[in-house]
Amino acid sequence: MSAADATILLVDDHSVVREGYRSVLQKQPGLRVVAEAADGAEAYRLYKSETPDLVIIDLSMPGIGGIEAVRRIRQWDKAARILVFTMHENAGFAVQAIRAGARGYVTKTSPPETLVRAVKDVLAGKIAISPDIDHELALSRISGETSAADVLTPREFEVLRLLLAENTTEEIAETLHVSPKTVANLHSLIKDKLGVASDIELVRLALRQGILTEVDLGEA
Amino acid sequence: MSAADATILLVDDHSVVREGYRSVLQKQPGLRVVAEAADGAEAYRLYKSETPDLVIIDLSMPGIGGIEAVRRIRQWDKAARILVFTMHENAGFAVQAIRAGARGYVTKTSPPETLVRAVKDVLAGKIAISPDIDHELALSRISGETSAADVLTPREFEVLRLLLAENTTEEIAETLHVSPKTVANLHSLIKDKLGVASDIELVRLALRQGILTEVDLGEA
DNA sequence: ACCAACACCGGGAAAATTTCACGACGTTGC
DNA sequence: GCAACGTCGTGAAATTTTCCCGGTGTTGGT
Repeated sequence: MSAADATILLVDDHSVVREGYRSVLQKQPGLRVVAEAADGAEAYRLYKSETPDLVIIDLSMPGIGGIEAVRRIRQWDKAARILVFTMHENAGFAVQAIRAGARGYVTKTSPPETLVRAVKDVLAGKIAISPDIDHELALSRISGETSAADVLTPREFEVLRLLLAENTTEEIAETLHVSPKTVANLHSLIKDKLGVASDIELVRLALRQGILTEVDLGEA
Repeated sequence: MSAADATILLVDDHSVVREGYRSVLQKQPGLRVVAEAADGAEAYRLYKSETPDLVIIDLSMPGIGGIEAVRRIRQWDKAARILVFTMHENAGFAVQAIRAGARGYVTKTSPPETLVRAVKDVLAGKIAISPDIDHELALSRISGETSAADVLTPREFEVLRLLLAENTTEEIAETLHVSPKTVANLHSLIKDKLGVASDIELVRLALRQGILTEVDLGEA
């Protein structure tokens, strides 16, 4: 490893998965994994102490999610290069991630070459999106349906995600370090923006748009 | 690698994740990954042709899911040793997987040692379950989830169905020829009986129990 | 540099709702 | 007969939702 190697921070709550990234990336010359984090808060801390050239981050993680972590890192360093690598094959998430400041969005079903390609593209200053998501985005452009991701701000989307994860207003306020009042206000605003009157409709809409998937549901 | 190595089939739809397993397992003497599959059907085919000593399989995959794959493999070979390795930290899935014939259930949040331990245990003929799921199982044993159809009176169940069909309190009152107040009272009582605090949890529970199915959701 | 637009945070107060306590009525089953 | 329960509803308190407001910080255009 030379001094000119690009440094990378890996963020994923599954340690064996991090091992996978590491294994794939280490085969590439010029790349060096310098740190790993298992959740968003830790990622933020490590970014500040290590200031790596690139962050590769998952979305669904305990505590603050990946989107929120992206937002915070970019707030701290506007030049941060962040590549989202996630299981969610969903245009909405991609839109939100890019809006929050990510420079790339690659799904975990992609072959390793796609990840490597995206890493290099992002390091070169380009925006990298995996082909399946490109396709999804094209489709949603065609159908013209206004999705949650389109009308919600990153913060609102994050609150929505936490609401769907069956947290209470107080727990969410705690997680995001804001007052419960703010969460309640956002909850109300979200419903307004999405044009639903009740929480029940809200969940149904989230299911239709793939923000909440059936596998997230909990015990059978 | 000696002829006495235990042979392993890896099944996961994320290639980079398979790379992670492989990397962790290859550090262990006596273990050899001989095949990889990206979905349930391929796993079944490969099992029949390779008859490995152990299968490590994910649950959420395209096509036939992991549970179904477990069932088929066990149907073909009653002695098959299958270890489920998944992101779902969920007692219900674990129960289903074990019932389908899996000999182990480990979550992806577990450290690599736990996976390695489980692999050895299953190869030794034991049943291996990661600590977090053990805990979940203990909890769910204590407070089993109340089945909606069980504890609700017919009238309450009917109101629940109408609530899920995204009707307002007033519309339901109209439909049932009762006062909106009664519907509101029942709504509250239903949540109480089912042990949920919010409407969001209510919908989730209904989905889990099949009262509301995803096909009811309306247009995409 | 300036301004407009917007995201974000939360207080205050009105409006709506949820929840609780309490009856009333009818049916069922012992 | 009567105890238990489902059903329906009222009133009042408790809580939540909603709306309106001001403040801050950032972004983008002129």
